[in-house]
Amino acid sequence: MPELPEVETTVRLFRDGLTGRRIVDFRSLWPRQVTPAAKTATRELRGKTIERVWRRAKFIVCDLAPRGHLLIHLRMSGRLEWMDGRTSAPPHTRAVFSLEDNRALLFVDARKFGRIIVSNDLERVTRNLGVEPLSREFTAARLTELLSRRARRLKPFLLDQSVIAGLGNIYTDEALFEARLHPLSRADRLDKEHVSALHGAIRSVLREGIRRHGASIDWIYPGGEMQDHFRVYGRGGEACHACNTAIQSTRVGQRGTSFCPSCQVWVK
DNA sequence: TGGTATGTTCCAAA
DNA sequence: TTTTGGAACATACC
Repeated sequence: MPELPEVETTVRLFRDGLTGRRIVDFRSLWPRQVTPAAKTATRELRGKTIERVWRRAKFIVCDLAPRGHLLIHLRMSGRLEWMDGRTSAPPHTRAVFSLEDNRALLFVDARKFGRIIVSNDLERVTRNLGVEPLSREFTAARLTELLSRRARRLKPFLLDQSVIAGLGNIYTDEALFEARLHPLSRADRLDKEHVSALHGAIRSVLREGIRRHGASIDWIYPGGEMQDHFRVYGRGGEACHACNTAIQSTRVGQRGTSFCPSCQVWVK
């Protein structure tokens, strides 16, 4: 369940239960997901108190006291779950954070792509991430500057976390439809109106995702209603809500891509 | 059985 | 140097 709105939803769901709690133990059941080595991570986490839970791009960030940070990236199939004395760990549980109140936070991840990072240098971990699309710094002027520097196609441009941090395959396709821009359009050829539309579309689509508690497109993530409001994602062959043309489904940069060939302008 | 999946990284080639 | 394509990571669903 992992793009900006799903991660933000997760943060909001778990923030109250985690803030102010002390970590008494950490165990990884698939150590390759943990940086540094699980043994070191356990030593670093034990006894630390979670002071604040927030989001940076698609990372869940826990500020630790007296020092350090715990970052969790859900990648393709990760999710968090609570476990108390009465429940047992579900299938695909990959890590257990035991808390002082006899509760445990579980990291569940069928595909094992997720990452758990413990670090005293947050800046080093997040240094390559681009602008937060819902922050005040992400203005149309800033987007213009980012776009003008590169001769890339819009779809891979928007998916690049070092440019704008948080969009994934779903919200990229949705934003491009909202902006009426074809995914193969050249980034550096957009005019002012295009950029303005794209800027507004990115923000509105992400906000809608958060408002609807994210999207649930398969068995992995139960919550969320965004999937009932997709305009193009996963709707290949179905009618465009705006013009009735069949939504086209193709591949761009190894990613499934859906768009309306009639509504979305191909800027070459 | 094979194709596909909300992500990221590394490498080779253009 | 920039951009793109392919493979890899690993598992489950249809």
